[in-house]
Amino acid sequence: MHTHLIIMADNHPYTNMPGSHDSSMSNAHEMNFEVSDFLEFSGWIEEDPGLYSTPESCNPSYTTNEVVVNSSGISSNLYEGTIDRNRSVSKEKKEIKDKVAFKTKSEVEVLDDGFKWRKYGKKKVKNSPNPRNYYRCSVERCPVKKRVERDKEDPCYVVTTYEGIHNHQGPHP
DNA sequence: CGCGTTTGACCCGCGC
DNA sequence: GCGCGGGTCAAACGCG
Repeated sequence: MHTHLIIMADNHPYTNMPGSHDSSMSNAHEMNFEVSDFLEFSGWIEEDPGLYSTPESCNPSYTTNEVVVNSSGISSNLYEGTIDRNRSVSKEKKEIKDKVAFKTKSEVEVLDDGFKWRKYGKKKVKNSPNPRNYYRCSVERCPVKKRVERDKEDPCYVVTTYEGIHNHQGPHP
């Protein structure tokens, strides 16, 4: 079960975006993705949240009608380091990238996005009554993580944030 | 038994 | 240094 999404994310400055000019921008604005499609999507488009309230009725269990990702909510750099046995993180961090969040109107928090996830943590978020859940892709050595939390001031929305790129296709090794 | 979840402890960075 | 917030670990537990 998938739902259509209109995804806009920024993480890279405008200048780095694929086709940072009007034509491709507007095209991008009209693109629809399946969740799993998006996970493989490597381009980034700056967005104006106001533009994407596109009620899109999908299957009854959930519908996605808005995507919210912006520079204020998400930091633009993601780093990965190696962790040794003592839990200390090596100094040489290298930049990976791809971090995207989107908001989904949904009763269920974990949408089936085509990958298998294993939960590894849960935290209370300050100023929010709702906890945040942390998931990792089940595939061995796949670095992808996601976190899911219910929107603090609109509990019918769920905010999902993905980070990293799958080093494999689909849920199976 | 194998794999996923739960949950408190732990780590780390940051601001004071 | 200390406390806080966010992120992760891992032992215990649950379930097919």
